[in-house]
Amino acid sequence: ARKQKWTSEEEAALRAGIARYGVGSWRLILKDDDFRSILSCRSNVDLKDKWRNINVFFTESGSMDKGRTAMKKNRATPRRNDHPMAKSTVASDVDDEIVDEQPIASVSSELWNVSIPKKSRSRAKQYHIGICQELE
Amino acid sequence: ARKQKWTSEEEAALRAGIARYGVGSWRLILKDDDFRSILSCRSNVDLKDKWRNINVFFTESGSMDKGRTAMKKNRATPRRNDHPMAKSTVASDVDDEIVDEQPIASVSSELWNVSIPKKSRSRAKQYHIGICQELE
DNA sequence: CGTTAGGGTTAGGGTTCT
DNA sequence: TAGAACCCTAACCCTAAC
Repeated sequence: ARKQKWTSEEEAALRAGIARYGVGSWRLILKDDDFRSILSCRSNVDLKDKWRNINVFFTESGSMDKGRTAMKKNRATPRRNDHPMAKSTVASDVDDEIVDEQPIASVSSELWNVSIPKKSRSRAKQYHIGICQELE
Repeated sequence: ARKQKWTSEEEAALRAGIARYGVGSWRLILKDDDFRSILSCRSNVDLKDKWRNINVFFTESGSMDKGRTAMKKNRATPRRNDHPMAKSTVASDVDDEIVDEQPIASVSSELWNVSIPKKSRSRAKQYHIGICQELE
């Protein structure tokens, strides 16, 4: 079979990797020695896709359209925050509000303690000029 | 929105800017009064990237087999980029579709079609790190 | 120090398979 | 049918070189 189902070890590694590096740092997770071997069969895109599948929630809530002919994507409200579960290894819980999808930052385990590299986008990109003044 | 899709107005402005200043003068395009407002959300790097994406055509390797599954893939679908935002009153400076006039310079119309991509951007899986290697 | 060119990565829509 | 796994690629990031 070409569809390789995710094992629980792989999923655990993915969650741990996200705890360490944050959501979206798929490549970093793959490079980590603690996860590389477990996830050796997975690409960064696979990680992203799996995380998306894990976090399939709401998005439709009941009766959306149910059109039986078209496979059009509905313009459902795209939630992009929160993490339903993902508390497997987290000690302290952080307030999830709408803080984007930033990860569990405070992991107790020393093993999973790394400065979250993301969220530093505010660094003045010298080559970036557009401030997007009139965007809504 | 995290990934901000280019509107047709933005793309038209980019094309017009290239017609005026040439390929590679991204910063100049952004400074031009005719494009500055339309492209206010874009950086010079964004312009460069968009131009690269526009000019992605060959690079075809014919090996779209991948093993099994005969994908169909609707290529070259002339999609109408009618995005909710941007529309109407913005296109006073540039043409809405393919710009067909060259205000200055003697830029030939060939600019509108191709731009000689020096290096074919490999459509290979740049994102795949290792094909399930039994490391160790 | 600002910009550009080009390789690399991510986000999100689509498609296929179960 | 729905959902999981996988594909495609525009959009975005990193950074060496200019």
